[in-house]
Amino acid sequence: MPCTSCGPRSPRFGVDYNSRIVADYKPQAIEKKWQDRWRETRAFEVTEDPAKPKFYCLEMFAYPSGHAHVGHVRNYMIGDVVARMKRMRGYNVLHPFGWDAFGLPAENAAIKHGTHPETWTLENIAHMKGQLQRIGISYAWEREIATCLPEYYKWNQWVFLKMLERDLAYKRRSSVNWCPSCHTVLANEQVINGACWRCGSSVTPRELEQWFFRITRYADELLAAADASLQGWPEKVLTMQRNWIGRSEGARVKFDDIDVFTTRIDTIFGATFVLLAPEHAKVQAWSKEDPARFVDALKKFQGQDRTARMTGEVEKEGFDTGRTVVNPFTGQPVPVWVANFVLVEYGTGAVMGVPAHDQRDFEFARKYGLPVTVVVRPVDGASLSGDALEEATDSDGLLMNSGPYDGLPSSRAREQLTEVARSRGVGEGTVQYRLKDWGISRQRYWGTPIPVMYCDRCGMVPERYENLPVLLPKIGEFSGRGDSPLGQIPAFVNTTCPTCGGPARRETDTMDTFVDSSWYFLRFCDPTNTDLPFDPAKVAYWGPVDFYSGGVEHAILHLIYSRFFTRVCRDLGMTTIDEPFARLLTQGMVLKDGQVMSKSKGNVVDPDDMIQKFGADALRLYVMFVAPPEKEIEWTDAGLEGSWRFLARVWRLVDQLSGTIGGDDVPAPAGLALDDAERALRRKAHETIRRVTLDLDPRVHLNTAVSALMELVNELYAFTSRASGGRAGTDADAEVNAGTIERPATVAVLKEAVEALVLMVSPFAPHMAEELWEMLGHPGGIVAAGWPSFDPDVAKASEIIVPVQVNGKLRARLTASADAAEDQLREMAMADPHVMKHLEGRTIRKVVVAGVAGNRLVSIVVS
RNA sequence: GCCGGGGUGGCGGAACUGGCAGACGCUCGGGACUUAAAAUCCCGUGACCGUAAGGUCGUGUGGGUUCGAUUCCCACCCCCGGCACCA
Repeated sequence: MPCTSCGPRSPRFGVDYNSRIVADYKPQAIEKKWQDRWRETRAFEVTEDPAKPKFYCLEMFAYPSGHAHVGHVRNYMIGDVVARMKRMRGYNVLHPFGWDAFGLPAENAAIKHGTHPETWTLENIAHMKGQLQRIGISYAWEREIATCLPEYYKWNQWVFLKMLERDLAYKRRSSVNWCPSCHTVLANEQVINGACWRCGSSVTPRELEQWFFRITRYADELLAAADASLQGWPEKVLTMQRNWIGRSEGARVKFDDIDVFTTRIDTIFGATFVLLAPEHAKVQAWSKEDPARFVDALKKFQGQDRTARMTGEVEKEGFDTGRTVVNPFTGQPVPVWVANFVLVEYGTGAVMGVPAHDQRDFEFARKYGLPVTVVVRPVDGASLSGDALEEATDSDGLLMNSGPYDGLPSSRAREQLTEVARSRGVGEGTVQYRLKDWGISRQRYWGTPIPVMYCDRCGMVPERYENLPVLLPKIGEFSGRGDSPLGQIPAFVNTTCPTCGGPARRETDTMDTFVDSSWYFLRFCDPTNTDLPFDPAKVAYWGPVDFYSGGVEHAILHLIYSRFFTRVCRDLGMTTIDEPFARLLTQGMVLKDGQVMSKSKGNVVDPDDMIQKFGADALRLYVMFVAPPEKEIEWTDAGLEGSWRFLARVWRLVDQLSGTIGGDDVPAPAGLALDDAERALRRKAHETIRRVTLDLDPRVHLNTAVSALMELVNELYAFTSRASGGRAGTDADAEVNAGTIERPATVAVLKEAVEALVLMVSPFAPHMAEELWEMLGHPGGIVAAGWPSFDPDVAKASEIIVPVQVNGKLRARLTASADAAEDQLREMAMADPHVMKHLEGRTIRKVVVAGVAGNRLVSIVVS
């Protein structure tokens, strides 16, 4: 039967793939057709429309590394299902994409292959953009941004200057994490177990003048909001952020002129020594006065690998400084030691040693014979003797050996002792964070120039706003040697001071690329603005991002920086939102042969190869179906083929029925008299709409949504087979079978179910769905058709299966009316022969009819 | 050590608020169609006993609550992820 919209049917001919003959579902041609149409009609372009609810759907933008593999594109597929579904549900959907285009690999490629980082980057972008278009991701490409372009990084510089004005950006000399292989400084967030996050080299400390962003000013707020307003985030990510911010409440206490930080001031009567970090200022000073005692001992610690010291692999060691200080609570002098395990960068770089109640202090005291005093006893245990201690007891309890505070519970004691310390002027309550300010200086070329200069007369001078952007100069050669490539370009370095007109030298460091990605989602709201980073009104319309998805590896880097930047923008008066991402989904990786895909392992799956064989729709469907989006998946070709099979099944079904149900004169099934089979199919269709709708929104259970669609297709095959008195879907018989379906009610029910199916499949397999929708005689397209709705009454079953348990074991299944009364069910259960068998000779103790209408159960207890 | 998430067939995974465990798919097996194969369509596929009807066991382990537990509680084992001499 000819298709009503495209004329006579194309003859069936085989497409050879993997030496098989494919009947008539030919994804390649269809996909090309629709991708061209989407591009030509700018189908996914949007503008602010106050009349419609907005939905901002975003996937983490991509580093243009070259070729995207299936693991990379899974994320975009997930976002695309959400975006397409939301569009159909009537939302004004912003779904943009761009490129995190600055960064080290471009520079390394330039060094290795002699190309320019810009050339390398732009070529990669072009290729990857093509890949994404071939997958059919519905991006608003007019909004595409690349962070390496001056139109973008100008605004990094602009925000930097604003932050400078507000003392949120500052420069200081400090010991930083230096990666000897990448020739640059790393932020704390970029150091994993003492190694570079990118290349894995062991990081070494270095003293450098560095630019920092004062993220610590927002530590409290970032932490509080993680608890209060990020319900749409995975617990895993919130935990990681909480750990990273690392708030601990405690007190600073003066042991004479040494300030210690402690969270356990309740144990201060047991503080029998004080420990200083080797880098502590006091130790440095004493070392100068008394080299004999200090220098050799300190040298030993300096020689210890920083990585090993940080991970605790090095044995706890120390030495006596020969000095004593007075414990302000006991009034007793205690010795001051230097210890290699005390960190200068945390707290005050000095701690009180309480060996009875801290495992490290305990080990240290044992090793050097320092006294141990127990000052906390368990609430319900006998008091402990100091001599018999096998290990430190670090839990709370009741105070002992603590003078007037004996018997106080630890928590009360902490409050009281802190207050006493404050009133006596020997301490105060304080909060410490693990989070440190964000070091953003990088001694590399391919990044945003930091827009300041140094004038001999005026000192550090910010570049004027009207002179932005400070352009990144072109460099011809990349040697990879030298600390700061920009420093070797006199034309860049030498400039004029905007304040005094005298000679000045530009800052030659560039910004960490995480600056670029900390606000790009705001730029997408207004990507071509030449006056501001973005128009506040546009961000007010689109923000925050409603659905954000990306890899969990960004849980503390990008995702904490973005939260910080959003607050900075808020405090600059540019937006009113606090949190950038309302809902976060961290998608799982795609493994092949049990391992993460990587070029070096040779186990990458190129989406283009799969598209060539099975089409983009099958690829998308497979990746969505095989596991929940958060879980990692193991790639199998057989699974992809299964998804292809499902699409081909849908194709044949619609193709064969299009002549029967494609006409304009088919009535809606609502008012028609239906037979049992028709009613059952209609129920299945409505139930499927209900399930799929809820699985996609608000849940994002894409895999179970696909399962539900598969069930509906199975049901449709069984139905058409019965309705036509033969077998539908069989190639040879298809047209005949479809042609025999004539009963109007049957046609009406089929039309409703098949159309809903095509619409619901469309977020997963958009090309095929558009083609089928057109084939069914709807020239307006899927989005215009909208998401199908369901009638809860139709979705509800009229007859239900009621399981009957006897002593907890399933003994029978009753078929009953959905609204059967309890008594009725009880009687039916007792009358069932299988049940009666198990009741014989027993006494009935109890009969429970459980559940609500539509989901009942009878439970009988006998003895 | 602390924190978070998990443990369900041969495999990937379902199971909404305590109510039929194993949906859907993969794999494998059988049948229909075909001269034949492929494709397609249909059926079966947790283990054990049984010709069958049916029965017993079964969601990491051991207990508990309940008419009823993959789901709740207690104890433990294992796996994955994060943080980690942070005082």
